[in-house]
Amino acid sequence: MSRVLSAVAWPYANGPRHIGHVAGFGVPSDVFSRYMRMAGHDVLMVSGTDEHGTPILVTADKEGKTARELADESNRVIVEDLHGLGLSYDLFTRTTTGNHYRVVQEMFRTCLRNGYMVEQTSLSAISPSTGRTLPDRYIEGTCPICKYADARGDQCDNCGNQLDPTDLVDPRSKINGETPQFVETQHWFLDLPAVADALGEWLDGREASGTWRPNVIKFSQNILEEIRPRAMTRDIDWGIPVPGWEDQPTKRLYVWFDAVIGYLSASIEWARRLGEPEKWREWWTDAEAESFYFMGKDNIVFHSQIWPAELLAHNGAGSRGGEPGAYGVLNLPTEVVSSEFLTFGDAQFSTSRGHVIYVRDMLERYGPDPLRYFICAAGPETSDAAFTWADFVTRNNSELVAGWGNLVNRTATMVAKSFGEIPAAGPLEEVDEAVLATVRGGFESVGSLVERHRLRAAIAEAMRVVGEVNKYLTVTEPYKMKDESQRERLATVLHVALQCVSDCNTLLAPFLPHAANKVHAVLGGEGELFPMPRIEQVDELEPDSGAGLTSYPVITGDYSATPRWEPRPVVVGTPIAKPTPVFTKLDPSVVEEELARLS
RNA sequence: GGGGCGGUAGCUCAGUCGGUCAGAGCAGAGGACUCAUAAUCCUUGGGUCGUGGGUUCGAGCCCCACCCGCCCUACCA
Repeated sequence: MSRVLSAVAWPYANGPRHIGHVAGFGVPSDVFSRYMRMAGHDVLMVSGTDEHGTPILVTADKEGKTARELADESNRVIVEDLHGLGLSYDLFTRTTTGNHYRVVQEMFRTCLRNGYMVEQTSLSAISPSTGRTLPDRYIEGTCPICKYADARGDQCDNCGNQLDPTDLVDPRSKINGETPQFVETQHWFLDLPAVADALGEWLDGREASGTWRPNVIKFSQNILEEIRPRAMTRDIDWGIPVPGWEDQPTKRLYVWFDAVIGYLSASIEWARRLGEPEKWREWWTDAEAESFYFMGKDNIVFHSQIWPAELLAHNGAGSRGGEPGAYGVLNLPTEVVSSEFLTFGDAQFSTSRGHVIYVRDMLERYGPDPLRYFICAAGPETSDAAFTWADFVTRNNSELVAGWGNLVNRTATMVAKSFGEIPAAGPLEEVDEAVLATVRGGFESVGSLVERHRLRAAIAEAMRVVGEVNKYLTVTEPYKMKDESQRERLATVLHVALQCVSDCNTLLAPFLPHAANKVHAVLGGEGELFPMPRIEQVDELEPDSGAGLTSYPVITGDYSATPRWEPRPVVVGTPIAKPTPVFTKLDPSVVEEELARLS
């Protein structure tokens, strides 16, 4: 039994999330967390919505809302979507809470005191009308090299040369077309070179563990070579105030400085709401505790460089030395688990072009588990993977429905017809022992794959076991045992089959928790065997410290009753009624319907 | 431009230390069966493992070059 922190990437609150997002961080982290709880670990799974930064301001302006309003709306939608998917967060909160503000400011002060925050002046683009920092991404102009008219501030798409926004001829804001001003501005920079050696050591150690995906560790080591100080403040009026710069309300902490601290602040908030305000330390300052960070590949740099750098600076563990702050020596990530991208057909998801599938729509039309199944079985685990509606329907119909759902259905139907309850088994034959051993073996084989974040292989292995049980029924032919003289053998086979179905259901529960509870009911069980998260409206803990929240929805849950990752004997005599199908077969026409929605 | 990943049967992909590694699932074909959401079970198909070199007794797996696709390139979350 060990402490496991599941640190799940924070969805950005500038609109609803599409299925590519939850394929990257959501489903993989939940499968892992559910499994680890079943395996007996003490899991703390935290996340929340990331609500600061320029894009929210831009979107809010465009939609005629305040940033606060947009963040509130997006937060609610995202909370509902993630809850609908059954993601079992201990706490899913947000970055505009007073608790988060205070933790971030404490982190900043400690990094500053330890000497890892250095003040520098740099030339940066400002939007004259708002006074806000204009990120390079939002600046366009004519390329000074090839004269391409729509070069970006960071690079010319036409000639490929790297640019600085100040190089552009006739620069203009992509947001409103105005000409940006380039002004000298002061900011706090995180002295990344001062922690570079410590980062390198940490990464080498992680590489030696052999657990990280090769591309993640390589990429992380590569970006270490060109490490430079990085600004942690911005000229912006939406964000966390900079300690010591209270007299400069237009300067705030950079969104990424605060967002990654969310893992810590959410853990603290969870402990406070639990009434045991120090309990978070068990996951953060105990050297034995492990932490797993889940995200899409675009976030690797923030989790393998920026966040560990902040932790090292806070711990006083860089070349400038220092003392840990009030939180003590905080653990660096055990593993950065990054997914690649889920593409939609042969192109990336694109909200602006309408080339997108929202989580909400998916849940409404098909429910959570078919999507969870698809993501686990065919998701972007180690390379980009394509979602197509045709593939989705095929996976659902031929694997979920025909493979697993049908096994549940045929077994329960036979038991209901012949006995009406779970029969006692007579003497076991070799074929019975064999199938039971196969299913028992699944706990080891599936479990070790999930532990290594190999969900595609894990769910395939679970489905292979399901296939073995289907084969068992074909071989033993219980449906032919109509004579009274075969009654005992019939009872034995159906008992064994039911036991296998029950255990397969346990094997599949981390992947398909909703279905697992339905199957549990089909097998005569009551209530929710596999605990599900709930949405709860909570009061802001520190209304005076944050961004004006008074109450907000969180995802939380009590997962203490999670069943163990092991076979669980079925109870003889449990009534079994004729079942209704657990999974729904999809008509192939949904492919056409869905494609038609896009246009 | 720099860095990374990938290019294996019609489709989606496995292939850890180089030597039963040429595989799985789906689709297709044939057969069996009928308890089940026309589900299930069995059999089957042969793809010069992107291209061209090289190392080796032996290479999808190592090296070099090239072609193609994708991602990242840091104040875009």
